[in-house]
Amino acid sequence: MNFPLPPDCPYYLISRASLSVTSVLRKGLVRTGVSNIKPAYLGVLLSLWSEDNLRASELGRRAGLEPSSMTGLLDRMERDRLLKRTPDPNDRRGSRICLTKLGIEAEKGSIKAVEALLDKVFADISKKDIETTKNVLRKVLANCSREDI
Amino acid sequence: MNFPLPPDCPYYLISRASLSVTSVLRKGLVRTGVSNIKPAYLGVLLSLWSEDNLRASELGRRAGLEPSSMTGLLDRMERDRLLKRTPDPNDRRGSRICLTKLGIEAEKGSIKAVEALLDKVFADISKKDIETTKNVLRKVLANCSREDI
DNA sequence: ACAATATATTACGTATCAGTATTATATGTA
DNA sequence: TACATATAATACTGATACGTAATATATTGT
Repeated sequence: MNFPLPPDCPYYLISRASLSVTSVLRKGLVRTGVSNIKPAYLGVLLSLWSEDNLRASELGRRAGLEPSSMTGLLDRMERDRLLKRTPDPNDRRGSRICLTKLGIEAEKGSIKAVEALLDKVFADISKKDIETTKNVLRKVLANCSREDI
Repeated sequence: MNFPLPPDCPYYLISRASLSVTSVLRKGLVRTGVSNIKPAYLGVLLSLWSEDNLRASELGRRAGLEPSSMTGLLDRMERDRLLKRTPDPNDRRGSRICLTKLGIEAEKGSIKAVEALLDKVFADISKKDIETTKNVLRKVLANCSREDI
């Protein structure tokens, strides 16, 4: 693969798309009045909405974040009153992450808002091309996880 | 679009792919001995290798970065001796960004290293699917830039 | 029971990028 | 020329996420 100038480079496109979509979500959530939910919170919230009371490390696995990244993220989410850490009686090494009432209620408004925003972000793109893109990105992630890279 | 759990969500895949590929590039460059070039530098370096002596704002446009993001980036690249700011005689508000000898020489090793790494990252993916993905991401970027989003 | 090992969490530093405000300089117009 | 507006660059702050290392607790093998 020859090394194309930025706008044709797949790495450039992936990084810019990530930043741009994040920016759209951040602004869109604020505009909808869901100002206490940042895009980075969504992975954790989605996991907790389907299953509460998980460990930080398990949440990190599901959201694709390193354990060391979880500390600050959970700090910010706890600061924003979306969840709280409670001691795990069975394993005193760690704690359990529980949604607060605010965190539970956040599901209603934010899912609709995020769905609407993602609809706009992926507007005028065929289902087939979106599926192809998802499969390519999954393969990229798998390639990046290979030992011999 | 219903809101899928992270591994099926296109936004999740885009953000994870961006972080993973960046990580592969960062580690790969260090492993190849190109330790003074960070992935974030590549957009600026690619522009300067094809045309030196640009303004910070013009470099930002070509690399897709906000002016405010350029300050810190150029600071780090100047600290790493890849470029230097020189006063613009025609416009004393700004400066011109010039590659140092080190920055010019960096082209040789790093382009080969990055090409090899991106080959691994996109291994076993058909040209056609990569083209589809690039077009989808271009459309996503265009959608994100719309006024009415 | 004790030592070795494994795991969970946190602390700290660094990199990256956006948003806002500020300052300095250019440029256009009355 | 004087003033208003536009532009370039930076400072500062905050958000996000990684890597390394330290610490605390569990688990396992002997």
